[in-house]
Amino acid sequence: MVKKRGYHHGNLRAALVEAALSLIEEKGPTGFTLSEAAKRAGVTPAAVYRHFDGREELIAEAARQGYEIFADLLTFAWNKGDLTDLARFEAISRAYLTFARRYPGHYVAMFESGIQTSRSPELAEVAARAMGVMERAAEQLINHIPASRRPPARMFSAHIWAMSHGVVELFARNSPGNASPFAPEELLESGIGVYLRGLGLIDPDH
Amino acid sequence: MVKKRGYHHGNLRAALVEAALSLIEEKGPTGFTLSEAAKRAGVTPAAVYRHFDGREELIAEAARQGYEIFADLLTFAWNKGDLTDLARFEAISRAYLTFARRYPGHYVAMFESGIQTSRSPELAEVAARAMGVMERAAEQLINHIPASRRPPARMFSAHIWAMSHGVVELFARNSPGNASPFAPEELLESGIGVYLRGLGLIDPDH
DNA sequence: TGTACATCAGTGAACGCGCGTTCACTGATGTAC
DNA sequence: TGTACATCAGTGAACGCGCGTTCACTGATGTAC
Repeated sequence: MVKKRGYHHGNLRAALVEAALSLIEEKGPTGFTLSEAAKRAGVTPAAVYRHFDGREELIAEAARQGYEIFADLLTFAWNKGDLTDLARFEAISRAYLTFARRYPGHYVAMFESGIQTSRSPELAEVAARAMGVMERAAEQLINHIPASRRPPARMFSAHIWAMSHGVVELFARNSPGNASPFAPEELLESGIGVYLRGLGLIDPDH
Repeated sequence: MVKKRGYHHGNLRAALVEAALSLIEEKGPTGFTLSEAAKRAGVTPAAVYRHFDGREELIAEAARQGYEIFADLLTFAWNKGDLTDLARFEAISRAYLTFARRYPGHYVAMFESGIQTSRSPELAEVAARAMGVMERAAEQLINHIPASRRPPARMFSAHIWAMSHGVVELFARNSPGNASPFAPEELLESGIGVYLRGLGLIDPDH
């Protein structure tokens, strides 16, 4: 279904998603309304129903696109250059924060809007794809640890995800932690560094 | 219906906060409305204005009480028994998750409702008190590390906070990560364990 | 003690507002012939 | 080619709803004497 320019609005569906994203970014998931998104796209609220079943589906589409971009960014970081497994893993961690910073509307739609990834097969699938990249990176890196003291790969990636998400939520926004004297990037990189040292993946003398 | 019959309702202020908390817990910060909270307390919406300036102030009070309980729980964990600094620190980490689990309404009001701790001096003060407990615990524990390779205490506590918050948000709720095969407690304890090992605070052979 | 009065927590009606959603319609665009 | 018609994206009015907030009021409780 390729949309052609010049038919009435031309590309309303995309314009609505964009308007929704900028609204979510500015006012949080609570501040988003279908009517306001329609207004920003220069269109009547009723027009939205030509492209989406309603308010929720518009947010879900924003989240879906977010997971897609997210998965692509992580994959790109993972495939980049001729690096060690460790360096590639660290590139992925950095990509996480980069994504949250560059696509704040998507990030909020994905993680703070209350939409469930299980609400549609497409959403579940693309979310699983993104998680899959992180888990594969974790699995590959973890093989450098002797099997006897190696944690499950999914646990490893859950730890990294939790710390990354925590840093984004607490220190990269107007949250209780925003008084911290450390930049989010610094915080995340050092935190993951300590963690990887704890697993024996980084030389303790570094 | 065992209602305290004091002066009219008797204890409306507390009843409103309780109603707000249960609403936030059930429907998220978005689902909370002043009218519905009043209804649950068995009272007209207008009655709310005898006790609060409006909707926002009611949420702020819920958050304030949350920080108070939070600070008390952390302090209690910190003062408990005759433990090593390490064991006390781990008790505090566990208390974090316990708080999030036992007081989900408070937790959401504090961290997901969008209220700023800077909105009132009382709120800022009690939030600072809670953070202070965590930072003091971090400072004390970190003194076991040789000064040359010791990270700043506030960075240390920020890392722990971020991982704790991340685990709560991603794995202790209906979030994208809820498909994880690990219990939040297990995830947090193991994650912090690895991290502390990375700092040399736990013997690597353990 | 009883009575008169003051206090003030909660009522009930009303408000203006923006929300999501519906519906019959319009008119620009695409297409068959 | 031009024309007639079908398609369908977006309009504009309307809806019922619940929201937060205001206001004059009521009537139970507290208190002074």
